[in-house]
Amino acid sequence: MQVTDAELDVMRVLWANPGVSAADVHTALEGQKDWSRQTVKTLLTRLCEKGAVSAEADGRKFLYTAQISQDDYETGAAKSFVDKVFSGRAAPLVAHLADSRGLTEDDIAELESLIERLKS
Amino acid sequence: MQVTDAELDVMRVLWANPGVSAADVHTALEGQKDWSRQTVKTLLTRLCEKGAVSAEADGRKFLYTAQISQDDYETGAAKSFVDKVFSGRAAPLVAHLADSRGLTEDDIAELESLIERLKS
DNA sequence: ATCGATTGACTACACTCGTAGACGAAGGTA
DNA sequence: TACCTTCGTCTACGAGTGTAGTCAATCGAT
Repeated sequence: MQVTDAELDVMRVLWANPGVSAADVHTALEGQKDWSRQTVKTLLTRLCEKGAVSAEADGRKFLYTAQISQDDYETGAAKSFVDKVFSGRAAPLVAHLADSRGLTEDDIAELESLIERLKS
Repeated sequence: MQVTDAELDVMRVLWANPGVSAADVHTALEGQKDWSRQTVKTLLTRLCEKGAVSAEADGRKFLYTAQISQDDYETGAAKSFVDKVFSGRAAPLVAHLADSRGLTEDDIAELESLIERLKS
């Protein structure tokens, strides 16, 4: 049950605004994604088929809601990414992020307290 | 210039053994991937087309070598993953890994010393 | 010289993904 | 009532992916 890149953008809208119509999603993505109404609709339909989103009839339209929480999605994505690329080892991943200057001062501080917490 | 999942398995073999033939790659993946000889060959060809791998003629066969280092690949993959899913923020990613029990004692220790290093 | 094994080249095919058009029903408006 | 707008459904299409068959050349062994 893979959520693709384009679908992820739709999911983000649904996480931020549960129970919105296809048109709402389309509007929310304006300026960010130059997608037609149909493209958004197709992505929503596919997400429904995958079970990642549910649709509830509201008059003659549908209101869509994410069925997978952002948190669960992120956890799953992080896990499969680390499994795929780093054979499940997290430390090398962080090392790479550090190398590529992906870590700010704040990140480092955040990680530090996170590590503290993990040690207990 | 995307390296797909199946291609990544091939890359791993090439990173571990530079300058091997298609048959060698196929052998190396036995027991791990139930791929036909042709499948491996196709993946190698596609990787060559993408520039991720180079082929050097050796008699009537080719010896393949990765052109992208594992390190570079991992750095790039980590960066685009974090950008895609976590809007570039690394700390939440680590937090998720911790939550899903993806971190062993060793990982945590490793991260700790990594953080120490990063602070300076 | 012949024949089987090895290897590359070309081709294929179903499925996914990104993107979207066409068409029809329903609801509001003149 | 005759339209136009809105929204859903169905359909499509090219690129990419996973997986592999077929064919032909070559090389080593008989």
